[in-house]
Amino acid sequence: MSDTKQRLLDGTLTTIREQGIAGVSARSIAATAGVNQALVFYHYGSIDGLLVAACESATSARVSAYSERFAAVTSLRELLDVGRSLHSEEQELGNVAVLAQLLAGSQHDEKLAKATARALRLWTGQIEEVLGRVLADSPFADVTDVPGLARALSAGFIGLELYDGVDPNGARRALAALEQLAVVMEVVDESGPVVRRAIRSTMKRKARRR
Amino acid sequence: MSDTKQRLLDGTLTTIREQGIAGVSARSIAATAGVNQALVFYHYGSIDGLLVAACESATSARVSAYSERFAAVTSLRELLDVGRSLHSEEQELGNVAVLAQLLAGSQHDEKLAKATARALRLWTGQIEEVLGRVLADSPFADVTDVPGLARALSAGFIGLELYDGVDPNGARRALAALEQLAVVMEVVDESGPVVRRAIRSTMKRKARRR
DNA sequence: GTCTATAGCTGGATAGAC
DNA sequence: GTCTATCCAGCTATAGAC
Repeated sequence: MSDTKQRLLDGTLTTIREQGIAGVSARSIAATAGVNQALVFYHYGSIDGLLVAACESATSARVSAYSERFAAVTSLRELLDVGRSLHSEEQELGNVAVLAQLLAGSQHDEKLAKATARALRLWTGQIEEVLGRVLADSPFADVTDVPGLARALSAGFIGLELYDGVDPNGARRALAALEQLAVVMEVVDESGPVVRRAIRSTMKRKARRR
Repeated sequence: MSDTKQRLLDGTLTTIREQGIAGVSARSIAATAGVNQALVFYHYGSIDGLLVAACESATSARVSAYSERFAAVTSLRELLDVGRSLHSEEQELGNVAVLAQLLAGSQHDEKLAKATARALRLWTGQIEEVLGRVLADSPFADVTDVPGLARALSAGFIGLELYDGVDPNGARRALAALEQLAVVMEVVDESGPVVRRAIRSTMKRKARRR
């Protein structure tokens, strides 16, 4: 990967972070990257092509940075801890913000949509693997669609990031509330046989009613 | 409210829906509204001013459309039902998509940020009121920050809407997984004294450990 | 691979006729 | 209040020199 191509990739992410998807243009990116504007088209064909490449490059690096930490998780409690630090680290780096902007842009850009879908699948794939392992013999195992939950978590983080941009206090509070709920899950997860049996039977009754 | 001003408001929402925040311009909106481009500036001063006004007008109408339905809710189960239909109706109308795009644009636009924050507060205010009522004497009452949860729900719906744009099947699955979790909450909520006491004491133990 | 230059278009915003 | 006309900035994309 030549220096210029890499600078363009980095410049793209910085520009998205600092100006949002609406502030993206060949000129704004090139200026951030310290590179001639025409080189966007020489190297990536179009703005869209550059966005697609940047989306790809940004995600794969970050996801693989977490693979070992995810692999070491053996309980819901540990998963919560890793999730917490993942969230704060990625938020700090502005990666969630970038993903949110790319996702907003993807709503009306087919090619970009495919790229962000791939990027999100990298994240959800990781989460899915851990969740499946951790919930394997919990009371949630029967009633939880693990891939679905992984996707909900990813979408939730992105929504929270956007919310954070207009109401930081509210977002902090929302996150805290979710953690409380997660603790409830943890409690059920670690519950003894009495609680377990009670919950299981109520779930069955509900399933019949539906 | 003059006809032209209203047409501009409607045109703005349609344009955001169909072209995203990056596709918004005085010309694109005016074309959609069937109105002269210069009138954007005559009536609203700037694009930003129009976006702010549109954000306001779109939300207040929709929120008040739900106030009676929310007021009638008396249980978590009923709240889930209303939430489900709210989500599908607003999604159908494209209102969530508009809010998501406005929120993405708000990340780098202070005035718009204030407007969307107000809009979201209208939603969360409603949800908060109902949640507080419904969870009042559930086992969740002690451990749940209701305003925080209301914000998390709003952010979650927005995240899901964006996710839906790039992976509709994944989004459907994510929503289903969340509903399953909600059912678990419902079960705990309706649980008998044994389960209740077990959960409460474990929660306390956890609280001490932290 | 990188640069300059430029064509051709779309953008926000305003002036001034009606 | 609404329209035309227009300024000028910024945009994508390409041609062609180096």
